[in-house]
Amino acid sequence: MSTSPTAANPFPLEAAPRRGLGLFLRKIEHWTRLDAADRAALLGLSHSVRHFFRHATIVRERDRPTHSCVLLSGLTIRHKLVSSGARQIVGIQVAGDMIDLQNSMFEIADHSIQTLTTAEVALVPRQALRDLAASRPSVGTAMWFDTLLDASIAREWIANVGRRDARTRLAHLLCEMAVRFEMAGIGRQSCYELPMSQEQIADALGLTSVHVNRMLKALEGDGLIVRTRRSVTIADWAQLIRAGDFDSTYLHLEQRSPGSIQ
Amino acid sequence: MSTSPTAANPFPLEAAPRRGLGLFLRKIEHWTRLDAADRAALLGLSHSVRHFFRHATIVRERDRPTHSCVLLSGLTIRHKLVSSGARQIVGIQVAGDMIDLQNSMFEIADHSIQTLTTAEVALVPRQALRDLAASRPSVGTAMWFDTLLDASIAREWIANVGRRDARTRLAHLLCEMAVRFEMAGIGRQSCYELPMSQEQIADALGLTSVHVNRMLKALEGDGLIVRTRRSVTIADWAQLIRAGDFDSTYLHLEQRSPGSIQ
DNA sequence: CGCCCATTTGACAGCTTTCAAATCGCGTGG
DNA sequence: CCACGCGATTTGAAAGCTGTCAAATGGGCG
Repeated sequence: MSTSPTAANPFPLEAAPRRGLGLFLRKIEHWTRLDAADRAALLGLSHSVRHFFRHATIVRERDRPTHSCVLLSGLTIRHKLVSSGARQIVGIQVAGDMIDLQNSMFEIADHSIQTLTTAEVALVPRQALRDLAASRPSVGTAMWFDTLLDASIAREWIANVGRRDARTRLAHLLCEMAVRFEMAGIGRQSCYELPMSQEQIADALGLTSVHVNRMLKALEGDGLIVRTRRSVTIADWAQLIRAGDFDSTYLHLEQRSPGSIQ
Repeated sequence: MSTSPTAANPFPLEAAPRRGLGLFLRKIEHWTRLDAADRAALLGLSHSVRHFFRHATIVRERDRPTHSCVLLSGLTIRHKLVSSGARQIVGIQVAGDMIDLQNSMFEIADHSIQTLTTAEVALVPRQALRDLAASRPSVGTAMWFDTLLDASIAREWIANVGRRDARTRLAHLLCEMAVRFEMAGIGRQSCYELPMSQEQIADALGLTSVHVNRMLKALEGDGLIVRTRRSVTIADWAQLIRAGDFDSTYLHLEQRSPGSIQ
């Protein structure tokens, strides 16, 4: 994995995969500075690890969650249902992401969380997380940053669904997942497994599965990607980025500036 | 203003408008408990107040902001541009909201912020805010909650734009603004001023202004709202809520549970 | 009174959905 | 090893919601 941008790999990231909550630590240390005690407190957070099957529901809308979860491996989605019965996926989480901070801090879950693949999840009691934020403010700030990033991605999704046509939306999603997988240290950027059915992709993009199918074929026909089952190979990064109107600013890959956080 | 739900006013909130940063304090105390020292520290935050004209740009995408802002009065929007030149409004802020926490914590702004009306803004130096979060963890947690709410609203918008038809989207926005104005203590819920042109509403909903016009007329024709210039009177709350598939769970109006936060 | 911008209206085009039906992929069982 | 079954993917044709383009109308301000 290279550490400087190239045409083939415009969004490199140092490789430093870790186990357990360390994945989450690695992620938040990208923007915030933590000292040894902070790290120890985070890694020492009491938690239990639970395994979920594919398509399992981790949190259901309107639940009153008692734990916050960190995704250790696998892929999950957040989704909402609207009255017509249609479903909208409002976010995708990869290993190292907090998957229901959103829900666990408030009383009532405003969306559901499901696994796309088998997944390992670290369950942290709500109160333990809040206590940690209180006792180690730097960690609290770091988790806050994580929430800010989540919100930033959500805003980009609003723009994606609201103002881009189907082909562009799809290309944008493919770019985002490539970069996020790379950030999380899963798979290479130019070729990755996207364990989503076309119907799930459609639910993430506000389209129908039929149309997603057509657009996937269009992107493939234009030589931007190559598909074999559910693995995606990006054949032409520059073109796909252009096709997807993709600008990674919203992912805030920028390194923390020296001294930006105590 | 009543304090218990009624058919005409399903989302009451105790009235306690305050001046300056107190508005923000009032908002975040809805979910988190702050002690006197916390409050004093927040209210004592060094800041300057700046006035903006209508349609002024407060933060521009790709800026490197040096301050975080709290909106003291007026209305602002966040928006993004896509390559086709179209604009998507990804959020609306009312008095008491932090309007560019999102931008100011990261290095590079991922969206722009503009005023819809003349607006008063409290500018807080980035570092002061971070120092506050470090020295008063409860305040840090409270601001984190604010970000979580913002993210929750963004997710609802994704669902709104992605999976609801034009009429429903519009009704949903009208419901949301009614509740948020009421939460913020601005105007009554059943009748409020929405200082947005139909083009701006369109940009918020991922529609065209022409179609927004048609849908506004449809809602009015069906007797759900009455319009006079840009003020909206909700003639039939129950029906509008149904038409907009509106469920206020995502606004997390639930009061903090006793002892939920130290 | 007149200009300018926002709103309104109508006709038409187009992107996406809908509805089926056919095909494919793959795990299961014979 | 091959047949079967079931869900996912593909494909085609037609309908529909929303967008586009233009022109008319309306309202506020100088």
